Amino acid sequence: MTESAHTALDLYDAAAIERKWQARWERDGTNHTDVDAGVRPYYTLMMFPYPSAEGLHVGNLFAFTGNDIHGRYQRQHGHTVFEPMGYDAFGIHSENYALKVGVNPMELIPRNIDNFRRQLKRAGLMIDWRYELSTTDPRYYKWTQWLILQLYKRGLAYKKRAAVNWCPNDKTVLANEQVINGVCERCGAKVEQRLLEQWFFRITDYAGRLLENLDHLDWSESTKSAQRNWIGRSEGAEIVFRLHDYLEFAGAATVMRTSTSEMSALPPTDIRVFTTRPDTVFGATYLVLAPEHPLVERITTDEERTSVDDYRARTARQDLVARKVTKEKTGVFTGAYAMNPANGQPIPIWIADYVLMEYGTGAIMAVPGHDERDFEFAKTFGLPIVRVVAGPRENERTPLTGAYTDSEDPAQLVNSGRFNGLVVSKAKAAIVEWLAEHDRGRAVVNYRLHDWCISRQRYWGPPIPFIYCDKCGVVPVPESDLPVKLPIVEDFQPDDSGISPLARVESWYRVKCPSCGGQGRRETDVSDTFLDSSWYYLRYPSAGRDDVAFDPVLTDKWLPVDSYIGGNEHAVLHLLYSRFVTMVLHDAGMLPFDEPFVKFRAHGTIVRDGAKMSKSRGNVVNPDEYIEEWGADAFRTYLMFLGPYEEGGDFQDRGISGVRRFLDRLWVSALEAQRSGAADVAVLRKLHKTIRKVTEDIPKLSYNTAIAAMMEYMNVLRAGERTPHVAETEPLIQLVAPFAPHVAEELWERFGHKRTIFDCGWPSFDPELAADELVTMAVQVNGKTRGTIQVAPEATQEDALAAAMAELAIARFVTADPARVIFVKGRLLNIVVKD
RNA sequence: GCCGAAGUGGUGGAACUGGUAGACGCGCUGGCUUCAGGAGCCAGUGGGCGCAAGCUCGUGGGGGUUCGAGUCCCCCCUUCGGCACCA
Repeated sequence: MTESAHTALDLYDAAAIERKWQARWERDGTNHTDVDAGVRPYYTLMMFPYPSAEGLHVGNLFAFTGNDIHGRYQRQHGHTVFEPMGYDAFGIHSENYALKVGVNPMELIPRNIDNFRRQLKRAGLMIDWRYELSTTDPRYYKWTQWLILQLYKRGLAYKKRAAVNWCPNDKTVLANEQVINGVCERCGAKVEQRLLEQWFFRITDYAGRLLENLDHLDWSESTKSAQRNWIGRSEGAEIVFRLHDYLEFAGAATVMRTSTSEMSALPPTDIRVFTTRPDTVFGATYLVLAPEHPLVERITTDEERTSVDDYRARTARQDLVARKVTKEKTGVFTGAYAMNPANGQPIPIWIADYVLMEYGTGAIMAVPGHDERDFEFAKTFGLPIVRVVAGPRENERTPLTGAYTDSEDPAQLVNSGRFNGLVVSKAKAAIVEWLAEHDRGRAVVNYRLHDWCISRQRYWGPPIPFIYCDKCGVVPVPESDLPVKLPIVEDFQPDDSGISPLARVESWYRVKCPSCGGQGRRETDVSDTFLDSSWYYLRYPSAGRDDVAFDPVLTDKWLPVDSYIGGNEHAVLHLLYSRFVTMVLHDAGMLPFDEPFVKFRAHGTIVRDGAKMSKSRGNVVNPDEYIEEWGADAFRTYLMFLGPYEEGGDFQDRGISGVRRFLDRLWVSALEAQRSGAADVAVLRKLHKTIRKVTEDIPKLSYNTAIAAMMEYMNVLRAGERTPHVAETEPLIQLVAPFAPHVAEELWERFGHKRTIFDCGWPSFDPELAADELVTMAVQVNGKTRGTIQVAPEATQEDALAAAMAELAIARFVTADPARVIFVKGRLLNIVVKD
């Protein structure tokens, strides 16, 4: 090391360098994106954060840094990169915090945002701050409200009184996606069922398309799989069971061929059930309706009325936890009977809470012989169990000790009349066809996905833009009147009424009906935060435009998003809603594409010292402290080095020093680099291998191995305390730039460059230099490695064999003539000797 | 229960389409340098046996395919994530 490297001036002072370059970037507009004229647009997006009072979480920074590296790399490859940032600042999270500290979120949020912006700037992200947005800005939520109106126009937004998930703690409705194991995902309170008037989006209309498109998306497999599970497609059949007065028909061998007119002595009441096993219809020995099924009222007999009413009252009050935890079967008989359309047998109709009103038709045909839940129920209440499917070593009389649910090929039908002997797969189709001929069934596809409830009885969100008028009914707010501004409300504490705090602000909600001019009343619910985030990526290029939600020309140029990186916790919430909204706008002719994110990668999560970070554990990493101590460049690079990006990893305080040491050595190498003389060919070979490796790894998000490759090169560059050459050092600075942008800029400038390193291209590698001069081949005898040989990469089997036999250490294992030789060029030679 | 991901040194993690397991970093050991160091540099570092050359075992467990298996196939165990009375 030369003495000059020790002078104060030339110390690697990360803080000073980072301050200098952040100011420089701001002054020069280095991170500005020319959205109108920029060529080769590349839109790289990070999931915008919720600006919490605690400030930026290391997880946020992990996500953003990964995205930033990708963006900077694309820019070095000549793209005009757009890397915007915004804040998802509406919602219960912010509101609850505001309530806790007793400050209106309208005051609180801007403060949090200022803090976030400060922290984000310190991290050295390549963000064009001119396009920053916040979902709480009336200029943003004006268009969120506009979006609601677009869905309404297309019949995709509707209001209904429905049983919804009610969080008694947050005092609001939750979307299904926000209920985890029966508790509120936010506060953990047991979620209750409530009947409220709510606004819904008809996302179920898009279930099929949302599912099918997944096959063509370049997304993390785990995310696609989560969406598939969530959408939950089931193929099956709807089967009609006709209601009958059992007493009248008891004993009469009524079968399906009985004409409809003969059977309709009583008003025919069809009970439609959904099943994925239409092949088992002959084994349906009773029906079960969900307790809240609308037909229950009508079919219940006077004798059973009391017990049915009791049961319905009991299950209605039950919270979801109780329902899910105790899988014990309960239910009551309605007194009514239906006719099994396959065999004409009268079968009793029960109600039970194991049947869910929200799925299928809210009614099932129970086949206890072949469904575990039905079996359990039948056992509990002594209902008949009939075998209609038999396995390979069974027949129609083999007793059932439990439900036989196997439907794989040898399983075939028994006790099923003309369908006996058919394998299950064939029987399904045949029975559905037969039922369809008699108008008693049809093939249907069912989805688990529910419509999206967007109403929230809270304060901190965009008011849903409708007005209720006694004369005109529901009237959408005219688009020209948007935004419907959220008023400043002193008391925004929600209560148990199920009515939003906005309903207390009479001056706000009393308005003229836009249609008739009479007295009207605003909708007082606000919309779900997930609606805000379902379209923000469309807004960024047009942020600041007040005339449109998203400019068609800019949208065409920048969207869909080229690369989206975010957490998998949004696999079924944000990422599904965004796809839905994009599809709707596409169908409305407003977007030329119907998927918003061409490529999505779920990043991993960071734990610390093997444990999840949490305030109570006291192991939360505060980015500010680490940036203070090690510099943003070292912190960024360490975050990317601690594990595979898509898996996350373990943050260990000690680990960061290794990365900082690497940057220190880079610094010294660059300052010492010689201009005179020639570069070392062996070092250049390693350099070109490194360029190749880093160039390939960054697009794959294999950041940890890219950094490892650069460290490896550093070890070669400085081996034996040699003084590196400029030609050996300069390209390395370019490789490091996406990870450690400040120090790279500084060194780049010291190398005499005038423009930002990010506009000076990416080093290319010379394949010939990157290739090895000599390769080390493993030599095995009978599959055991006995030594290595150095040969030219293109050495033939004969060359390699000769070289191997020349090595005594190897040759001594070759005790006879080789029976076989396996040769993998440049890699391995295996001499097989028979003994 | 269903779906997805994953089990590799003391530790975080590498390993291309089956081809020298443990790259790179942390830690540790020894040495050099230093007034000093939570600094820098050099060397070593999977286990066992051996003075050594070397031998041998080794990627959660058990089988298998192969000249050759961390990687492929079958069975099992464990961890993490998602869904879950979804008919």
